[in-house]
Amino acid sequence: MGATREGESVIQSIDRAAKILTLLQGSRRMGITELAAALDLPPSTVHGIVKSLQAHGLVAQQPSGNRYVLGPALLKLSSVYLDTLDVRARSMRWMHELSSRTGLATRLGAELFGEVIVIHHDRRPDGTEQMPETGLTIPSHASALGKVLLAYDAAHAADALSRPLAALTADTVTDPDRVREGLEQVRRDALGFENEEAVIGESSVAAPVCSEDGDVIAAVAVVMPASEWPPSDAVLAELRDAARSISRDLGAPAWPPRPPATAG
Amino acid sequence: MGATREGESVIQSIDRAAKILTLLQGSRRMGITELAAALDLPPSTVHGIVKSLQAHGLVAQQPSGNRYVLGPALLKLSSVYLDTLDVRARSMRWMHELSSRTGLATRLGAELFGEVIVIHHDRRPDGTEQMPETGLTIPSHASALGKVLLAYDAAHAADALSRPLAALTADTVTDPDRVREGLEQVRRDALGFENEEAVIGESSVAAPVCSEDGDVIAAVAVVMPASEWPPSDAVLAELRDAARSISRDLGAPAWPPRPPATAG
DNA sequence: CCAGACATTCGATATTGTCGAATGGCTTTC
DNA sequence: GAAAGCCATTCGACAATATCGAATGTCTGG
Repeated sequence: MGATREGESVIQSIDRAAKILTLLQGSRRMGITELAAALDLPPSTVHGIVKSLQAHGLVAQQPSGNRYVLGPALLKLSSVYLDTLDVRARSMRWMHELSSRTGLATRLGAELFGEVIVIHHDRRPDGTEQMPETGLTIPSHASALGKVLLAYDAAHAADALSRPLAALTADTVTDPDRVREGLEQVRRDALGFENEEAVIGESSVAAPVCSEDGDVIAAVAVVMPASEWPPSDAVLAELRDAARSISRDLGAPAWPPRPPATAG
Repeated sequence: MGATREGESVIQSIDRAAKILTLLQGSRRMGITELAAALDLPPSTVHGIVKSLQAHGLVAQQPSGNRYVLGPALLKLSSVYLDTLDVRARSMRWMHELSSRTGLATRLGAELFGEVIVIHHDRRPDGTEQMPETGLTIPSHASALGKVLLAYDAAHAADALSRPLAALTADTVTDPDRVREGLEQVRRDALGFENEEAVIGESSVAAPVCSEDGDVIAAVAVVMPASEWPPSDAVLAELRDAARSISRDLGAPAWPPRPPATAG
C-alpha cells in the first residue's frame, strides 16, 4: 500500500489497531459493534483486528463473553518500557530521599502527546494506603509537572495549549494566555506551582530535570495536601536539590536550565 | 486476506507489529536491520511497521537516532489495564493490611502466557528503597505465585511445563515431573512455597484468590528474606486470611477452592 | 418460545501492504 | 581529510493481503 495522501504513511491496519487500543483506553470495556461504530468501520473488519490483538495478549475478552478490554501483555511491555528509561533509574534514589526528608509523595513526569505521564511515584512515607500513580496522565495546564514541562518545551506548549483546556476543579486555569503568562514565572524560578488546580485538596510543586545535552526531559514534583499549602522554603530547597542531583547524575551541564530562546 | 493455513487467522501486519514489540521487550533497543534480521523480513517492511507504531507512541526512537525502544503510550495503556482489573482493586486494601501486619512485601500475580505477571505490589513497610515490581514477570515453576496458579489451572500447567524450565538459582526445580508432584501439596494446603528458587536470598509463600464462579484467577504472596525462612504460622495465617478476604470480596462461593477434578 | 442484537464466519474483490532497488546520512577507517 | 561501509529511509510496481457485505451462529430478554 503506501500513503494515498500526503503527510501520513502509516500502515492502515496498524493504525486501526492502535486506535482500537486508544478507544479501549478511554471506555474500559467495549463490544465489537461499539468499536466499529466509533471507527466507522464494518464490524467484521474490527473483529479481525481485535482477534489479532487478542492473540498477542494486547486485548482480552472478559469472561462475560462479548466485551473486550485491554490485555495483560501491555503490562509487561510497559514494565520493560520503564526499565529503559535512564531518567527513571537515576531518579529513584533521589526521589526516595526527597520523600523521606519532606514526608511527602513525589512524582516524576514526562510529556506524552501534550499531557504529562507519571513515570515514577514514591509514596508518602507514613504507612497509609496510597494508590500507585505510575502511568497516570494529567493535563499539562493543570499540574505543576506540566507547567514545568510546558515552560521549557515550545512544541509541547504549542500542542497542549492549542486545544480547549479542561477545568478539573474550580481553580483550574483554562485560558491558554493566562497559562502562558504563568510559564514565565516558572522559567524565572525553575519551579512550577499548582494549588488545587487538578484535584481538590491536593497541591504540588515541580522542578525541571535536564539531560546530558541540557534539555528539560522530565520534571520532579512533591505532592502535598492543600492544607499544607504553601510549601515551606525547606521543602522547596529539598525539591531543588533533588532536581539538581538527578540532572547531575544524567550528565546535565547546568542546573537550573537556561530558558529556551524562542520563549520571549 | 484471511488465513492461508488452518489454525491462525491473524492479520499479518498486526502480527508482525506485535512481534516487533515483543522483540523490543526482550532486547531493549534495536535498529531496523536488527529487527528485520530477527523477523526474516526486508528492512523496508519493518521500517513501515515501526514508523506506524511510532506514530502512536508505542515505540520511540531514542535521541541517539538509529535505535528504537518501546514507547510511552504503553505506560498509559497498562495503567488503564490495571484499572480494569477487579481483582486488583479489591486486593489492594487487604494486601496493604497484610504488609502492615507481617512487615513483609506482598505481591498479587496472574497468569500471562505460561508465566506469572505481578499485578500489584505492596512494599515492605520499613522505609527502605524498593523497586516497584508491578509488571514483573516470573517463571511459574520457580515462584510461589506460579505454583499456586499452576496447581489450579490445568491449561496453564500444560503450557508452562511443556517447555524446558530455566534454572534461576541452584535451588530451582527444573524437572517438570518434580514440579507437578509439588503441586499436589499446593492443592492440599492451598499454599505454595518457594525458598530461593527464583532469586537468591529471597523466599515467598502464596495463596490462591478465587473469582465469583470459584475459579482461581490470581494468587497473593508474601515475600521475605531467605534468612527469615521458614515463615511463622502467624504469617501463614495472615496470608490465608488475606486470600480469603479478597476472594470473598470478589464473590467467591468458597475458600479454599476445590482442586480441579482433572488433576488426579 | 420467539425476536432482536450481537459476535462471528466466509468468500470475492480491489485496496493495501510488501518488497527490492536506489538514495541519503552518518560513522569509521586508512 | 577523503573514502568506504553501514544503516535508516524513500519510492514505485506488483500481487498478496486486508477489507467488506452477507450469511450464520449464539446469547439475552420479552
